[in-house]
Amino acid sequence: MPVLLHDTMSREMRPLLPRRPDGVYGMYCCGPTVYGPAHIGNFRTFTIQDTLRRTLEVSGIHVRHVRNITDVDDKTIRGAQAAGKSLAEFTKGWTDKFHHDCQALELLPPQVEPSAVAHIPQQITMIAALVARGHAYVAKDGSVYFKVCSCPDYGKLSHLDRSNLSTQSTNSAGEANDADEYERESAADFALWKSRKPEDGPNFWPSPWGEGRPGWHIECSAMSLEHLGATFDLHAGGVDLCFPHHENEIAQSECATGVKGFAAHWFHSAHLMVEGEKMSKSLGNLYTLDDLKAKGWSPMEVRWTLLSGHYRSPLNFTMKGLDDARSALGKLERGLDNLLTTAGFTRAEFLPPTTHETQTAWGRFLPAWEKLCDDLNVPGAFGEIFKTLSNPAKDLTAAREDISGLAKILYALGITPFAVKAEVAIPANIRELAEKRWAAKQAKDFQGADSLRNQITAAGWTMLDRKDGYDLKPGA
RNA sequence: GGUGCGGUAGCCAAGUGGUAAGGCCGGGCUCUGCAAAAGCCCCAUUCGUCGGUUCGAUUCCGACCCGCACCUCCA
Repeated sequence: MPVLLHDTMSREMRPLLPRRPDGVYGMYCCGPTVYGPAHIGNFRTFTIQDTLRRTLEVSGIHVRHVRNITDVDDKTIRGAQAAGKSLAEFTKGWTDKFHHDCQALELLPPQVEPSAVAHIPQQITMIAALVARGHAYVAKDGSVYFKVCSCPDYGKLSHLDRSNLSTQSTNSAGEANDADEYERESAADFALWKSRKPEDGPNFWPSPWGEGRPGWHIECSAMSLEHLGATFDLHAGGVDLCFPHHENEIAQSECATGVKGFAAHWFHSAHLMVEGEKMSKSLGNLYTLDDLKAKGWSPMEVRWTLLSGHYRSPLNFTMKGLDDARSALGKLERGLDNLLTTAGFTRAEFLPPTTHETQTAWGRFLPAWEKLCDDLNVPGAFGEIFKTLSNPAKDLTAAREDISGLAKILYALGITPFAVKAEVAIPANIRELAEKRWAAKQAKDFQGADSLRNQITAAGWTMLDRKDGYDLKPGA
């Protein structure tokens, strides 16, 4: 069953199938700018991209996933200087942090993770090609700009009106867009190479146009060409990148290589809201994974929450949503436990699928898989999973088929049940009260047991009795 | 103003030309010394508003209202 996905450029639902003869599906995702910790909005996009990649893999497609690291731009340079570190040292730290968070969120590592700094020669080569072909010009200060009017179909991705663009010299805030705007022939033109400025410090590279550094947009064009070729299957990013970043990438790449059809499919995911408001530093709602961990949420609960809405709709991220996710994950685990019992398996035997051959059983989870294949409908798939789980499997054989299907679905979603919960240290005094209460209960001293329960509750803990013992958890 | 997305129960959120998935919360019951957990059951005559097409529309068409995003910092 092919995976169907909405394409931004054609605005159509299209099947995702490898175009290359070797069957490899090339997927390029705009990665993070490593000047600080990524926030959950960034991770919504990366989690959705990861889910698409996993879904393609389960459908039997061999994916080559490329996600770049932007390690040179205004923010990284400024950050490095503020931290008193070299650019490389500064971005290495934040890249490591990003990888750590990705791992916690079960994001599969891309096959290739190119760095912009490591691809400066390729960027220079591409800029030189653009200059040679008349698509770029060198300004007096040694900066190089892309000549938007030289690209007749500029705007085809975002469907923007070109005449409107060329007259626009201020942004929505009414500010001039660039200090060097007078260097440009047209306000719509954008920088390919930025000439060296004093504030860049030691961060400049030689080029045929003098010392400087690459513009932001050219990075992705050069890296996708290097690792996927002049045309490839899918390009992904957040909606905000649609214009101008992706539009510029198309123009640069197609004009530099002379090959039309840069990316066959454009995949954009909607933004994340927090508690009903746009995320911003001033509102103080720019959560990182660490912020949420500190509030007691597990990365898996965060992943579930990030996936709980369709990728093309804005998602309102709330603490209530995390709470819902926790309950839902618990329900999933209980349902899976039932299935494993019927199948005669232990939890340890529930493993992610190592191969994703389409002929292996889906059991009753085929409808859930069909949802996922239909424009990556994750909420729909969640619904189907729970609907199926609410009915017991008929027998051992049926349960085993179900488990095969569910394992593949959960792999595609990147949901790992039975994750080890964070062990909360129980204070000795609480432990002591609990022991006393348990003893009192065994002795049928219910008055004493109730009194001890009250003390435990007052101390901020909850004692949960089982037949053969008890559990303690923080909170009322 | 331009472009795009969306308005479905208390909250989150799928979906369909034939009479509304699922999750959370809430309510009831069972179990339980109590409490919790768990299990079972219940929980939208209705899908922003108004028209149109139709035997039938939440689903198609039109208008309108409202919300959101992007329009050269942004996942």
